[in-house]
Amino acid sequence: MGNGKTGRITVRQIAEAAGLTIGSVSSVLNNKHVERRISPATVAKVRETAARLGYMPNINARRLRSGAESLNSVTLAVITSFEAPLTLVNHIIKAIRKAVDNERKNGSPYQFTVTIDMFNAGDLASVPGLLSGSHFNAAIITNTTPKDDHFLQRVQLPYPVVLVNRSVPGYPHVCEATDIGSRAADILVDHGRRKLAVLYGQPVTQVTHHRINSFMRQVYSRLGSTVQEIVADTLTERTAANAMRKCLEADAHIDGIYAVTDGMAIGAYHCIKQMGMQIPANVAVVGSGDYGFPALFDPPLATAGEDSIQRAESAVNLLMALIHQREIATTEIVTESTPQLRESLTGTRQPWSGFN
Amino acid sequence: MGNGKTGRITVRQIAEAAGLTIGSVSSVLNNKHVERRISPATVAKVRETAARLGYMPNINARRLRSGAESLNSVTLAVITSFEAPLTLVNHIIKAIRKAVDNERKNGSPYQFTVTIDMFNAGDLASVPGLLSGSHFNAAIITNTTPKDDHFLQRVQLPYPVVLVNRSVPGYPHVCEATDIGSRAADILVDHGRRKLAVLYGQPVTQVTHHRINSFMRQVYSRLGSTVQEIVADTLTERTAANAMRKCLEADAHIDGIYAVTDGMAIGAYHCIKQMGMQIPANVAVVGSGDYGFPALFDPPLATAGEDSIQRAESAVNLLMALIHQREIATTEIVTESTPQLRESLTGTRQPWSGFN
DNA sequence: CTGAAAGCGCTTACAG
DNA sequence: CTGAAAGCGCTTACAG
Repeated sequence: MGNGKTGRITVRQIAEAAGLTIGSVSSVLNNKHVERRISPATVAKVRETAARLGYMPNINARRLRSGAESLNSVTLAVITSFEAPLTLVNHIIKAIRKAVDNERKNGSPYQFTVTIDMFNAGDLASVPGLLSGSHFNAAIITNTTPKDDHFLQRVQLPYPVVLVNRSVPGYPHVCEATDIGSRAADILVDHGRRKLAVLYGQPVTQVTHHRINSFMRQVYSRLGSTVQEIVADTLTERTAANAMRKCLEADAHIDGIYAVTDGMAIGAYHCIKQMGMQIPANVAVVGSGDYGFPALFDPPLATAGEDSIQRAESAVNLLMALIHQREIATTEIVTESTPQLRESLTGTRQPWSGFN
Repeated sequence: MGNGKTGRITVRQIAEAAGLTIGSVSSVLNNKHVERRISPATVAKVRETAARLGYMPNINARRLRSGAESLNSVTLAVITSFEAPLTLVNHIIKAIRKAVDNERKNGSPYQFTVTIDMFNAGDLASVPGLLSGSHFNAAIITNTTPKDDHFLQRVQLPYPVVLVNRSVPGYPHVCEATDIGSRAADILVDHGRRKLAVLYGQPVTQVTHHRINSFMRQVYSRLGSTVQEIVADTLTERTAANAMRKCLEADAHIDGIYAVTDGMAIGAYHCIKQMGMQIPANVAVVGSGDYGFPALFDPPLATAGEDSIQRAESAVNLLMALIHQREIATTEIVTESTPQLRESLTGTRQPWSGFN
């Protein structure tokens, strides 16, 4: 079986095996046998042969052939590293869905298809169709590692691309401010914390690098002291909790922590509570608000600023503008946000503040 | 501009507008102008014309033409309601990624593409290609409403499909046990709770219906008493918190709650704490463990059983088996799980129990 | 350096 | 009831 090249069965091979023409085969396969008045015997033979040979239609050929629909079709890819939490990706998918609904309401001629491509951290280059543009018409790329960023810088992608929370020369992008970390430092210091630590996981991405650095710089500038670095092996909550525990067991004097991602913050919360300490009485915790959902935390997590949802929407809007070749004020967007002083820092309960 | 049917520009139209052949246009558009030794003037003209006309390549045609790759390509769709939390979808996507990696390692000839299709609750029928099979080769469908389930029952989809947590005659599916709710009832009653409530959101899906019903039946069977129903307007955490508040303000005697989804449980936690009550001292909470991530909760959430990840993996494995026409023991899988007695029920702290 | 042509796999009029 | 043929948009040998 097979066509000699890949083993994939085609309608032509079914037709040959069944002693029919491809037109009849196709009609049966599309359940058009009634209107085409195909004989029951032929229908049965086609179905049996297709099943026996393990026929799987070529979607690209089908869509190409189905005229108008095919012409309208635009494929958007969301490309993310497999290791990263899917929270940000969820925001992007929801933002796409929203934008696509808008397009339809405004009479856009396009029919959008959304695909998800995940790559192993550092292996962005392996995403099918990335260089050739043969798999999608436009892409949002996020959660890349420095190696991936470097790869992007060397190549040029032949379709509209928007990076989220990554800045690479030549690519439109939507990023948070690079001094988010310094705001975390400010609010911790302003609330009387003096022995500060930063909790982050590996690998350190571009955005976490900025968070960490601006935090450390600002702490030094405000207090003249250095920051203890607590480094988790991976980006998971579990390793964050483990790293925290090791640190707190060795040095109980830390009174304020900046957890550079909300995943890290969950680990920190878990560990601090398990060790019988109080947030913020013993240790204040400030996060980055990247999950966009403070109600997950008890006490509600103070953040250096929350803009994940806004960032996702900006990125999608920018991509749509690029696709439609609309006038664009800037292709380098920085989302703004202000620190959220919640109970994990202030100790003051704010009723019903957990939902945004 | 346009081809007169949909307005979509093709290489042919670029060629006409630029006074060239489509071969030259295609070569430039694919950055093959160096090896094809196209003159710089032609390159510039093609690029200018393509940009001016707003050319967007037809991905289906591209993939079809790119021979071998196209032949191998299999498109998997994850189809979910827009309203549902994306947590379960995340598990499915991760499970697909895992399965696809395995396929590759085992020398599968297929190259998989994953698409996400979201529909408004009740409007599954509007998913492009759902009936014709023109958009994907196989699908996992989840988070459907009863209306969607009814629609599925009336039609027949011409490709392999696996439903997750929905049972519709004629479709392979992977579901949790239908008596999960009774286990929640058992552990609450076993821990001395007598005034029980169930918290759920709308719309009530097939699986939540079973959770609610088996909970209420079992409570009646164990205690002879009825269950107070707390109904949130939607499936969001916020409306869950609001519904909880209204209920607790009216009747402070409830001492045990079954939150049928983890989203509902987050809302319940938030409300209970905001009202100054203790979990479980005043109110015990039991969830369904559908987020698959108890570390999100403080105190750790007791559940009637956790199997979201396992369910996602079973569903993907079943779909892969259907695609490959492997021998299948059963197409109706029920995932098993046992209740997790955590602090939100027992009040007993179990160190480092939050991560699974 | 460029043009004319074949053909990817499929569906659908159309002719019998 | 069935067969032969056109053609979706694209890429890529091939001939000049």
